[in-house]
Amino acid sequence: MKDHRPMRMSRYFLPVLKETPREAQIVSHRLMLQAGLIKQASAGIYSWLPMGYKVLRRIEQIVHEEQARAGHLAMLMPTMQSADLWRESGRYDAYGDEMLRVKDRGGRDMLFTPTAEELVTDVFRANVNSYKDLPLTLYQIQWKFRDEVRPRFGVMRGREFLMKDGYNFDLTKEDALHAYNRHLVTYLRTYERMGLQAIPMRADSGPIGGDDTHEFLVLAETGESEVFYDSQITELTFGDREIDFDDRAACQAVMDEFTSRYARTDETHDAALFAQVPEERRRTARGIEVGQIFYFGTKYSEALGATVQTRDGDSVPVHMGSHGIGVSRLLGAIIEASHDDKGIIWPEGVTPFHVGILNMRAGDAGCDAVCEDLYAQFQAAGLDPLYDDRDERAGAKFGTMDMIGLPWRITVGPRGVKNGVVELTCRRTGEAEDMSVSDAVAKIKAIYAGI
RNA sequence: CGGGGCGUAGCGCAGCCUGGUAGCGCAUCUGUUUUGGGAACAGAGGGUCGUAGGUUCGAAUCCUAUCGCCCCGACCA
Repeated sequence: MKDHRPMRMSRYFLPVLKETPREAQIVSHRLMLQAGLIKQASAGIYSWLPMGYKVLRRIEQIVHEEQARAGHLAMLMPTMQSADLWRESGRYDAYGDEMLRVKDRGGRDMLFTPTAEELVTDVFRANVNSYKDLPLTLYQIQWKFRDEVRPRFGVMRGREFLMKDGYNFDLTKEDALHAYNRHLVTYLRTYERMGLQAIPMRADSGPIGGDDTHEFLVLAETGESEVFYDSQITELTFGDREIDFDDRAACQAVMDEFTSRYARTDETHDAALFAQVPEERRRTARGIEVGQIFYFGTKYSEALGATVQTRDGDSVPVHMGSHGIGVSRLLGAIIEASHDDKGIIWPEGVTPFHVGILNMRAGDAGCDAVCEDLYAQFQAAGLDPLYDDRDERAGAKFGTMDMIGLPWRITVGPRGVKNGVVELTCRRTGEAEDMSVSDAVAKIKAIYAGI
């Protein structure tokens, strides 16, 4: 988080709303508006205000780090595409009104990217001709647009959304299924680092096409999908295990482990199969989809002529899959899964600031000095504090800090300063403890050392 | 895309039925007093009432059109 610098709230732009915005129906949307993370620009389209943008970048960073770990290569493709490639794949007419179509000044058909199979396949076919260049996985994190009939739930179902979309190119189906497994592993790690439990569930392939596909769902009461699962699945965690992404058996083992229990959405639910799960382990709940992986074989490589030469000199279409993570949607999902009646509770992995420093008496020489000291020490430790130095009432400051949901808060008041202590409070549990400045700094450093 | 609702100050709302030159709370600015869970008092600024037509002596209010946003459903990452 080297791009982050400590910040004084008096100089920050944090338009916290005291009243509930009228349009927000679900808790994550309401809290994102109230905490000053986003501002609606148009139906399903949002501006990301400084603190919301910070969380968005943090989520992107985690996605990038986990993709890099698996050897997947980041790139960036355009938001505006020519219709030509989509005519070549046959999807221009198939896609429907969700695709935003426009004409440029020359009358040429253009579209705002809803997904990039065609673009990435075009990059591939122009540059890769030999089996020796495989396997290859390219991905991007880019804004997409789908002209939803009825956008709602804030960033959970916007029209414009930030998405990680990755594409694997492999010589054989077996190779491509290894890529599929590899993605499952990276996704499990990614979500866990964000403080989420996302369960892979067998899914429908929809307009992308293909047979093998899993969706990743975060359990939340406000989820859009009804889900059915074996309670054993929620006991699985990825943890610190080291995975060699070139080890097919290891990746397959993770796939088997995380998909062997019954876990399906209402789209693919099979009541007869579900009935075989012991009754005490059957669960019905709601979930938010935060990612999906597909293997679709040669659908696009055949249509677009993405072929490679084999060792025998044959020309064969490559086996492909695509893999998505709803980056902007994840903010909503995280908040749905982590909040209380006072506001957001950010997991340490994605929090916009590591710790809040709350000066109870701005202007008091003793309090100011202790706050400045904390601020400097966190900065020196590479941590990113938010210092509430405003001349506000205590209640207003506590209210703001609770609303924006920083996981740790240090309260500095005249009473404590006199006794040489500050108060460290955990946002999630509300537990508070008085301790010296150096102990508070050490404790925060220790908490973030493992994240 | 079917059904419904709403556009009045930065935010949340009243006023509209029964036309008469716009109001409340919060927020903002000034001052004083306050100060460990969203302070009190005094004062101040801020709105061509979504837009365009029409009716009328006069329209936030009535009529027509149009744009935008929201909700339910169908659809979907």
